[in-house]
Amino acid sequence: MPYQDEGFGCPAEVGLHMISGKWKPRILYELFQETRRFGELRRRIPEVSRHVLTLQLRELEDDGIVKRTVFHELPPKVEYSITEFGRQFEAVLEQMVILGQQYIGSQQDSKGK
Amino acid sequence: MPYQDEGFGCPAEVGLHMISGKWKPRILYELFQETRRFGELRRRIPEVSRHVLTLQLRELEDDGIVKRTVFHELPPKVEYSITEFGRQFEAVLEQMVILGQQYIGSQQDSKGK
DNA sequence: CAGTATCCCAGTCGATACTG
DNA sequence: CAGTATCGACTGGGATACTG
Repeated sequence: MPYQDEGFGCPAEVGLHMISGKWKPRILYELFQETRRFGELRRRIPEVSRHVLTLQLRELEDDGIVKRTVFHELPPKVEYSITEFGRQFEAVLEQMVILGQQYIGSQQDSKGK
Repeated sequence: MPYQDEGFGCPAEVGLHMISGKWKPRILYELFQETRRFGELRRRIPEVSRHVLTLQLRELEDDGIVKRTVFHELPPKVEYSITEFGRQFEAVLEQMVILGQQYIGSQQDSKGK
């Protein structure tokens, strides 16, 4: 009887959807450590373009996972931090890292024969 | 220093990728309960087409999460079961359900004003 | 019963250029 | 510094029809 919310087939999808974005896990990894400025994120994740980084951050913000703080100074300064809600994703993502590494390990075993 | 495996920005993506598919959480929810035949899955998840169900099951199989057993009878019979590796995703997905429901709850609160 | 083969569309992501 | 605007490529998934 759960498993029927809006356009989603099951509630797990809702949670999954919030962190599904090519750079979201990587961004969250940074923000779990500490609050970062936009430019810092760019330097730490050089592979992502400004455009896409902005998009992913906006989605995370809209979903209540990340908080965006604008300082009206010159030059402009914007800080991104993890919210209390967002912090709850830390454990799941860590578990995902473990499962991902197990998978990678098993792939390499079967290759090395 | 982890965070640099193959085409993935971070190892969590590898784990995430394995269960990212529109119907995978829903399929896994079924298989966590017990082994199911293809037709059973179709009846229990009527929204997904045969085509896509097949695709998602194949991907889960390729990633070692699901085991496919073919019985060479007439009429044909195919059973899908969760592997030991796949079983490890149960806890994370349950956590995702909780987070998804929290999100849904908070959205409805802010709507109801 | 349990698939495969085709075709197509919508959403993501990347590259590039411009701006308060 | 931290964005926005625009365009184009790729891909995951849906609809439909056919098959061992």
